[in-house]
Amino acid sequence: MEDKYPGLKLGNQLCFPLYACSREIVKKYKPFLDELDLTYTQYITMMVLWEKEQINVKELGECLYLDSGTLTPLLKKLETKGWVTRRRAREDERVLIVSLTEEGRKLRDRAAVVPEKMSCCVKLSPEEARTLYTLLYKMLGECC
Amino acid sequence: MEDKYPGLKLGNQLCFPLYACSREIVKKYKPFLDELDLTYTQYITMMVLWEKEQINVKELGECLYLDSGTLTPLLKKLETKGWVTRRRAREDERVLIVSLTEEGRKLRDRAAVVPEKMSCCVKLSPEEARTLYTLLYKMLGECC
DNA sequence: TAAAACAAAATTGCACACAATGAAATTTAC
DNA sequence: GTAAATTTCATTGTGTGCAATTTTGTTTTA
Repeated sequence: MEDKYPGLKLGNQLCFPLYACSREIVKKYKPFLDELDLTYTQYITMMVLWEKEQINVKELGECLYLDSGTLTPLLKKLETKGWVTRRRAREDERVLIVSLTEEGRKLRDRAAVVPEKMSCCVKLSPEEARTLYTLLYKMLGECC
Repeated sequence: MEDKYPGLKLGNQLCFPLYACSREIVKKYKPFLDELDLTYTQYITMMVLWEKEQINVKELGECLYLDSGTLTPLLKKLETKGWVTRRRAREDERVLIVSLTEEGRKLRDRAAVVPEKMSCCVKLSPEEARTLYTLLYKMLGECC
């Protein structure tokens, strides 16, 4: 009776610790990101822009595994804060190009401490972290 | 210039693939859970109840890493669907006890196929899956 | 070349998550 | 014995996520 459906036990799920862990880590980021007036999703969006300077919504969505339903309002907020600009591509008016502003670039310097601060809260060895990283990207690449 | 802050590159983050992977897998569940009229969060809640038959909100929140702000409306929905009942504990009126109904128990039989169906979409070897599972619980336990 | 097909964002609606606050019951400290 | 602190759940407000649809623009095709 107890184990009629072992696959339905929370402790036998791979997805559940993934889901819980993801949320717990994002929560850990909050105090550091609050200081920058960024949410986690806004943070990873800025991360893409710090690397690429400008990108369109479609490509950004592919980078972050997010769609326009999430990105459109988020990018408007980042625009309001003055960190990005949004404009249509001249050669194809359907495409919206998001660009980093000078203010957005400055934010990067302030954000530089976040990864260090976070690193002390991940208690895995460098090797374990690398293994985890590899397995996650394997799942992300092959299954999703 | 390019690598002024390597810690701020998306590709150097451990959190990002965790976050993306979690959402992608939950998305994979959707078609199967739709057939049961369950969301993913409702599904893991029912999973706890299928194991324990009854539990109070506080303990449920500890199991799932969720708080009452998420659970209260979710449990009301599960009650509306007829799968759980909600009542206060007589010995301590602050405590709300959630119990599985007969209908909720029946749902378990229909849900039994979900883990099988999902397993074909995780492309990790059993050993890799076990490693991932262990590392995730290590993070969840020690860091969060 | 006009209509149909396609593509990219935006919009809408629903369901979380979660911080912050509130309300009610219980426990603790004096 | 009661005021203060604590505990438990509910409520509120903000910000995602995402499916489905709409709008606008571009490309293809008959």
